[in-house]
Amino acid sequence: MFTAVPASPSFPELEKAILEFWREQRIYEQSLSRRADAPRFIFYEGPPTANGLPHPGHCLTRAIKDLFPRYRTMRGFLCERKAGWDTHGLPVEVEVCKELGIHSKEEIERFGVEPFIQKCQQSVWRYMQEWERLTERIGFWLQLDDAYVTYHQSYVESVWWSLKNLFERDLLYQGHKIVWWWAQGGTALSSGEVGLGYKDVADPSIYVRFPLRDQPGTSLLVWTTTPWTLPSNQFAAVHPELEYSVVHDAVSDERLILASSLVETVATKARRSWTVESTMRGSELVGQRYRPPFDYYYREQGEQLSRLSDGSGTQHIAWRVCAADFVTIDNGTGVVHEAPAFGEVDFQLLINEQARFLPGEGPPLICAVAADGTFTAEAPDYQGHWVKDADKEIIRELKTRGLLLLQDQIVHSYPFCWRADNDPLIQYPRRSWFIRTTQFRQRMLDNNHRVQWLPEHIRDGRFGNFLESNIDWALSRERYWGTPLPIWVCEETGRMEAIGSYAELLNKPGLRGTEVWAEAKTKNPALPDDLKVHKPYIDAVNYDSPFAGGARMRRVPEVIDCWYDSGAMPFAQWGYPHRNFEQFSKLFPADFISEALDQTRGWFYSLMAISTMLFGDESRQDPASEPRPFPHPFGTCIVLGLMLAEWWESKDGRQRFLSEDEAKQACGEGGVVRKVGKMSKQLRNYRSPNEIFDAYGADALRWYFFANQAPWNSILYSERAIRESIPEYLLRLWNCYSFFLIYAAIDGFDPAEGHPGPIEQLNASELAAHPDYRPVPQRSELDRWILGELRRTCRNVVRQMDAYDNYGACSSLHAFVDALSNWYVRRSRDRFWASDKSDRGKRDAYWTLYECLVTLVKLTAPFTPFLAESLWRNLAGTFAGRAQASVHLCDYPVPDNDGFDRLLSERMELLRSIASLGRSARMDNKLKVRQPLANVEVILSDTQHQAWLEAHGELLREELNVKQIEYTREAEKYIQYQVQPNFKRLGPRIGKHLPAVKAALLQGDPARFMTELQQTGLLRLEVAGQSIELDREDIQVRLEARPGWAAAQSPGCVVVLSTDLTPDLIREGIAADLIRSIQERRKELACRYTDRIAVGIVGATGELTAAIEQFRDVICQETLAHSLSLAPIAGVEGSEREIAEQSITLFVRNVA
RNA sequence: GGGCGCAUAGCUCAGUUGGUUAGAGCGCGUCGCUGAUAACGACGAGGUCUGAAGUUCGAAUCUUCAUGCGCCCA
Repeated sequence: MFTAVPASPSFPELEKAILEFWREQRIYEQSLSRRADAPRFIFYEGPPTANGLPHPGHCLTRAIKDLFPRYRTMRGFLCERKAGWDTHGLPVEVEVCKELGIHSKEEIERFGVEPFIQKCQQSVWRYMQEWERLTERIGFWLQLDDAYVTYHQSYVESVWWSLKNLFERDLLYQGHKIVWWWAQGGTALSSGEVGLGYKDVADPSIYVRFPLRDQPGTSLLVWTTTPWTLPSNQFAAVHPELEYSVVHDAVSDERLILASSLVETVATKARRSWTVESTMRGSELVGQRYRPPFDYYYREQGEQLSRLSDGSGTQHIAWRVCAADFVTIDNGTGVVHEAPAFGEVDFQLLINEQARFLPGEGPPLICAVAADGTFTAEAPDYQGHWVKDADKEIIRELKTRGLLLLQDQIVHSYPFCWRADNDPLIQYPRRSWFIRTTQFRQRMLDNNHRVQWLPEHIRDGRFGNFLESNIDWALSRERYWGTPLPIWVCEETGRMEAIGSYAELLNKPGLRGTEVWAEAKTKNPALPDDLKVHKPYIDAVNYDSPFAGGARMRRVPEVIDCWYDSGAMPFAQWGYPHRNFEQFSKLFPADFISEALDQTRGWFYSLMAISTMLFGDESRQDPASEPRPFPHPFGTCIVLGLMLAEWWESKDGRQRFLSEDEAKQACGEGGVVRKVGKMSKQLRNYRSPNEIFDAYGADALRWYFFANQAPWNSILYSERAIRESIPEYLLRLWNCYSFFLIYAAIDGFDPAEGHPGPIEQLNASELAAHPDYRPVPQRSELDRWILGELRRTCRNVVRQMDAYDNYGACSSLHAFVDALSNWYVRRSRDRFWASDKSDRGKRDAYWTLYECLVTLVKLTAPFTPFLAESLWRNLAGTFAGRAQASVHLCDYPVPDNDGFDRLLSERMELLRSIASLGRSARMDNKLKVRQPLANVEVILSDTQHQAWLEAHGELLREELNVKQIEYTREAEKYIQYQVQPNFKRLGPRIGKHLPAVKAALLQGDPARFMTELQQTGLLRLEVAGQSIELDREDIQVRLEARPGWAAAQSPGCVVVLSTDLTPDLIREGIAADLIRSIQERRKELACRYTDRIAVGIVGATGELTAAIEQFRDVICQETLAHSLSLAPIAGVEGSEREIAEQSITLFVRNVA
């Protein structure tokens, strides 16, 4: 038998019990072992960092990452889900620094790199428990106890292997990278950190003359806000497509060159009046040589000619005009001063210039500034001066030398160090290691082209564009807590080699330095062994150089970008190729990954770049990096939208609330403003996921995520909307279930009793073995219909989920629950309530509803795993061990094309719409549904289903509470027709004559059209001198009720009510009213469903008395009354009621 | 500044290859139903489909431009 359940359950409570059940029975493990030999569905977990608290956005990623693996497992695939943790990187160091109260690298070194990285290692697990709790609580089945961890030795060694592979293919090189540099702290800042420190400041804005070498008296006019970069000037840049002017200044008798569109602005600012002498395109200026403001480098290199790489001759290496697309006319002069050392695009310009010359002969990078932000001896006039302080001196010097046209100030936002907000950042070149990803640009594009991106536009849009504009990956970081770059340099020759594993290192000749780790471990045996491949221990390890006798090989100091770590996870999670060679081959590439949009240039890129370089090079023979067919390392990627917070503020913005009610209580109705925006830890504008779980449960949250929008749209983390998924879906499903249980208990329906078995999945063919289970074709229309809808839902959901369309699948499920609840159950109530337990129709109804429920539970299991499990355990539990213990061990319902009767589905839909119109007509005429009516007329524009409707009138009669339904053909009395063209059909055929046809049809006599059509099957129209023939399909007939009838209409159907009430009908209505009143009283008295009662009525007169007498049997039957008298019942409290405009006293006694 | 995306009812969102009364849920209002009841049904109000121009017999849908917002990158 089934267990009784409460009408309104606490979902959070129920979920906790399910979690317990899953843990105890190891359901996840069982779900895998069931599929041990099945084909794989491969999922990769993008590693989160456990050193920050999980927030609502992570709930979304974790929910989506659970949904598809769960679904595929039920569909018969083996889907293992190995967890992973991203543990390296600057954020970890920053956390530790905060804890220690220090900032700079200097302070870290003073504190000691060794204790520092030990602290980092401990810090990465700070919020591990919260993450594990969230993961479990939201129902994300993930193999947490076998997680990959990016700082583990085996992981680091995999990364080393891959870097060695790249190094040996000459894909790793050293170069310069322009970084945002905190000179005082001696460190580069990540873009995130730079973003934290923007301030509005006033900087100098100066216009400087760069005199042309070959045109005395003419200068380029250059604008800059960083005078201190002028000593390091190397080029001037113009936009090749822009127009430039040569202007003459009559006062100074000089000529200046600047962008034409800026002449007026600059002249006004400088209070000069200029006349334009000639104009030219920027491209015509390219190659002109000029004299830079400072000659520190120009002295030596100004006349240097070098050979061009295209063999076309020689050119001066610097101090000439170059073309650059990044030049704009938004401000300045359209001529840009280039000091490549101090800007990323400027540096790129230098790289491009270098490439124009033969290797080694191009312009070198010049930089007159030291890493501490002061000038070097190369600019002796300013040596030792802090660059920003030197601005004034430089401006003075320019003025003295007559190079300064105009000095001004500009207020703009400029980044400062977020840890020392008086220290401005500067852009500065640092030696850095790069990966030649640009060599693989086309391969990555090919690879990308094969990936199924959801949404699709990511492929050619955001991600594709990013690949198109690929630049070499700046890999190294001058930090402490990260995977050490495994390159050892010969101290004598500078030659290098890469090391692929710790063992390889240990085998090197003349090895020294491992004792540093050994001693640390002796001193503190608790140190994790993984630390030995980290700084500073690894730095101490050195060995004999193979390149120079007596020299040592020492490691470079850098660690690597932690994005490389995460992108290496497809192989590094297995320690490949040092370990698990087979495992990797089986589990590469992934079928499915998912993260949010912000990972496009993060994880998605690092995965694809590394995979393409290692496993996408068809010239490779190496068995460990054998080329694989694209796409890899992932086939499908769902790119999730960002999650936004919703909160309320008082009008003055001072008070902040997380719910509208709270806000209104505190500030009054009108004093509240709704806000939608980014989630912010500082604003605390969102509720913690735990509060949501406790209040509404994980299924409510999951359903909200899956069912409310396509996953790539940005999603609002709205408490109200999450709460609403309960009544919208969860509770409706629960209601169908609890309805079934109530009646099954009353009638003792138990599918397990007498079932001969075997039974495991509770699917139709297994249930059919029960002798009481009738073949579906023998059951009633309603049963056949809902089972048809069920089959259709299975088919749709499977089709949608195979296409990763969770949103569509949820709509299908929602529609089915609606059909089940609002039509099948409602229209079957009488059958369930029937007193004859062996009634065939009643038994069929049980079997039908039971089958619907168990199938629906399986369908919804990946979406709402807790609710599904709870229902399954009860519905299948009656088979006591014969059926699967968990719904998640079941097979997903198979699409069955035969079981769906399209015609029946269409007809039922029409019937439901007629019912709906009938109710609507009743409402308009204030005729309560309880009042029976004599008859309704139904007029259909399309009569093809009419015969069927006539034959199945019972449902409609009940639903509308009428005695008779008539389908009228000659309906002119009630309605008029409107004939319109079928636009979709006629459009392609008659094109621009359509408006004329439409007019002709609307103006003509619809009745005549209908007759003509019925007689000849065709309709002839004269339009624009042409004869046009229309058949039945070419037109649409609309119906309209004539005024004066109690009618409701849709375009194809009109329902007209008979409003005449006979005394019989009125008395029947009164009886129905009385029944409802007695039922209400039963409920107040807490009668059980089957309790018998005695009823007494006092105060009834006239029609009411007549109604009671006439319908005495019906009343007793419906209310389970064994007696009904017109007198009070002794010892029972009377209850005042209003029936048929009479006040009566109702006495009800439970006599069970 | 560049790239990508989004803009439809008070709110959250659907809207198939362009087809002529633009939908759903919630909220609001009115009414109903009442042994599934924290459920359910009906009706109503609420839309210049961000704006402009174009293509077309026909545009929420296609094109161009503009505006606003978001993300990423500068």
